[in-house]
Amino acid sequence: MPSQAKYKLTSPRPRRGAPQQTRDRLVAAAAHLFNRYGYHGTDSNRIARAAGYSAGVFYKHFKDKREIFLAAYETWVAAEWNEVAAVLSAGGSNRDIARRLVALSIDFHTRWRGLRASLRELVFADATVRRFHRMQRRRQLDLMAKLRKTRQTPSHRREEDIIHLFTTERTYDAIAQGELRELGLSRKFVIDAMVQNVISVLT
Amino acid sequence: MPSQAKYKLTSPRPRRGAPQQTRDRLVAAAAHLFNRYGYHGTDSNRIARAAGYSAGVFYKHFKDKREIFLAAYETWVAAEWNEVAAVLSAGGSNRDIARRLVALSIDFHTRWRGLRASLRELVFADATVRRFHRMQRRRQLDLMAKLRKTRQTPSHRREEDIIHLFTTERTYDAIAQGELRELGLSRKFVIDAMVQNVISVLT
Amino acid sequence: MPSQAKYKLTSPRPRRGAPQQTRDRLVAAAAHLFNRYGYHGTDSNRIARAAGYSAGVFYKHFKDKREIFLAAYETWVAAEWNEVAAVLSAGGSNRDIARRLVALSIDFHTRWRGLRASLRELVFADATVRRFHRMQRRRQLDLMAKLRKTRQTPSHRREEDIIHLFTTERTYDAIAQGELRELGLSRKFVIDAMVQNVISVLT
Amino acid sequence: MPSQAKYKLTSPRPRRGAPQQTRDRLVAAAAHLFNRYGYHGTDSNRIARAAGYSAGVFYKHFKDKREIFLAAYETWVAAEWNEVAAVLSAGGSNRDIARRLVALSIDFHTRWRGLRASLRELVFADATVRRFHRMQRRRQLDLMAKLRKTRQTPSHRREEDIIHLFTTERTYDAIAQGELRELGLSRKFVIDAMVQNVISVLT
DNA sequence: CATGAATGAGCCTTCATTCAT
DNA sequence: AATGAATGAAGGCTCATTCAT
Repeated sequence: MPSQAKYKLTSPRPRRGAPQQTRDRLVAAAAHLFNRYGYHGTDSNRIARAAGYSAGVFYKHFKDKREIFLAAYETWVAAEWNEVAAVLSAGGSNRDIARRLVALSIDFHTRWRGLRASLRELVFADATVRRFHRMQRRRQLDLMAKLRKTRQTPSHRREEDIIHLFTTERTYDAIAQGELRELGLSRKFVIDAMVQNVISVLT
Repeated sequence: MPSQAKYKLTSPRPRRGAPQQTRDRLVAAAAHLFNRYGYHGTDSNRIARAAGYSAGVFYKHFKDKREIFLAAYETWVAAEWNEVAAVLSAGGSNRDIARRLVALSIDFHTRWRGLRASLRELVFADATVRRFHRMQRRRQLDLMAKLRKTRQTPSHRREEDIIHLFTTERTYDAIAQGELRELGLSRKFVIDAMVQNVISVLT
Repeated sequence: MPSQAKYKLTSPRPRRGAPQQTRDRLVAAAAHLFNRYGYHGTDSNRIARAAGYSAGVFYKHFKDKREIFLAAYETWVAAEWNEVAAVLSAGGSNRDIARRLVALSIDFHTRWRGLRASLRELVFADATVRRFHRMQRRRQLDLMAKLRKTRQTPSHRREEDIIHLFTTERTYDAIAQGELRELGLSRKFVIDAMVQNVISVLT
Repeated sequence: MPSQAKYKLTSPRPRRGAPQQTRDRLVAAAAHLFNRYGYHGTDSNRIARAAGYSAGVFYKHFKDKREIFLAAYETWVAAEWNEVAAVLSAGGSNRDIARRLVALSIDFHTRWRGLRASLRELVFADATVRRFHRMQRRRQLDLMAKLRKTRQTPSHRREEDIIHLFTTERTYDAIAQGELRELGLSRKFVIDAMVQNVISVLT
């Protein structure tokens, strides 16, 4: 874990805004801290402080840390879905689309890497997170099935799709966490392989 | 996480044994508890108790909790290497070898799933764990390269190999954590795909 | 304490009423909640909400939580005095008067039992509450002395009177809190004894 | 509440004693603090500190503050029973016995007055405390019944006995809390009345 | 007059770790 | 080598109270 330098306020003391704004700021701060220190390395007081609030505000918006984790997770997932949809509807060659999708995913996995680093354990240890995660998976698989129908790709089994998801997801995580770099492997090569992988889903 | 039922002593209080035996018992107990409750859901006193010792003994054998995690990790990895080597040297058709390797890996990933569930976060948050993990990766890649040389498989780039590792590892984890079952997907189909995957490395 | 069911608004949000009305509503809500959850089990925000106001209004009318407790206490005491006076001036046989006084007291002690349950501790811990309580006692003793003069009852020492007060007060509390019922004792018998007790003061 | 002067260690840092001793020290410290600051004015960390320990030790012995309250209550009650039994078996004239019983009770009510000041609210708010309190009452009533049998006192109803208990208990509390003094009433007179009261139970 | 978001001190609780025995 | 009582920092969470609107 990076040395826990004293966090500082990120915004110039908001005070008395709309609740939604407060909540959003908290989620943003949480994502930031989760990404720096991990889920277990981040405490709720610190989240509130980093969002520019005092400790107590946290519990006005979230029952506990898990809840803000889920909120952050949800935010990330929703944003990713939107951007994926945008890329898909923007059109272009399959290769272009695939490239954009891969870039986008790596971007998201990087942006949320701390949260993702904690995700597996939480999915294991916490039934609610697990449920959310499974739901998310189902949506991914459904999207892929729908995509195939739309594009008249030769139909695949959901099992093949999930293997695709496993592969890309784990790879994006590794890239986001610097694993390739540390092993002296070519990021470009791996990304190209992922692009190829995605193309095969689109085709 | 399974509801935290009170753990019970696994052994009838083994006083003054050989240090190595004590250490082994502690590691075994730690592995057991990590797998049930995750790294953060397991406390060091509990590990000692579960191994049949008092709380203090823990720190006679391990500098801190992380160290026993690493010890457990190491144990697991060493055991897996041994068994992989055994399978490889036992011979048989590529398909047979691949099948055995996949079965073996799933077995290991299942046996250590709680520890694995915590692994990603620890790799992220803890430089020592990260170092150990990267070393492990290098060994895996090295083994694959060596395997190819031995078997005169067409040479691959390490990047291809790591994608293979990402794919199988993430898939085995999912199987171990029951993700396929919960999604109603065919375990057999996915396993066959992994076997195919491994065959392509062996060929 | 009854399980803390979510309180609900008692009135349909009375905006901008007369200050006195607001204050009265707050005191009524406080009494209600104190009686259900006790002083320490009731928070000031909740009082305001239960009265149909927002949290902030509370401190426009009361310096702190203790003050509303005292206000409720005062309300109760004033009401009880009035009714006692009414009973005394209504006349009737001593037995009738005594009966009505006992019934009335039990009624009050029941109506304010949550507040009374907290009273002793507050009298102990808070000098202002203590002062108010002592003043109250003095008035009770004065009333009894005056009563004796009016009725030409053989004069008693204040010490005897306070023992009478202790006895009845503690007994009414016990009745209000269900202690007799839980011990399988006859409420009627005890009440009759209290009536006898009161008669002896009146005679 | 008396102004919260910083508590200081009462004993010269015990460290590593027998658990029972630690527990006893904690209960003693709790009683001391409850008596000074009341139940709600005392926190578990402070209890541990006052007993000469660090904060964590508290939860090795008690689940929560209520539990140590009950333990203190139990200690007090047990001690009082013992001393009452000693007085009763020591013999002497009824008046002597009564005097000693009253002195003893006042002593106990004084020694535990902070705890007693909180008792009513806890009996109201906490089912476990209530249960303990009721059990205690039953034992008191049983003792009185037995006493009457032994001494061939004219048999009374339990209802009469409980009124006696209410009277004396409330009076002793008032004395312990200084209520008589503050009202300028004669302690001696009231105590004599209580002695008379007790004699009537013994006769 | 009323709102309700925000404050922040402080209590409760856990647990990795130490150390006297 | 083992014991297990004790430590104490760190977090979780609540709630009386304030204040900008």
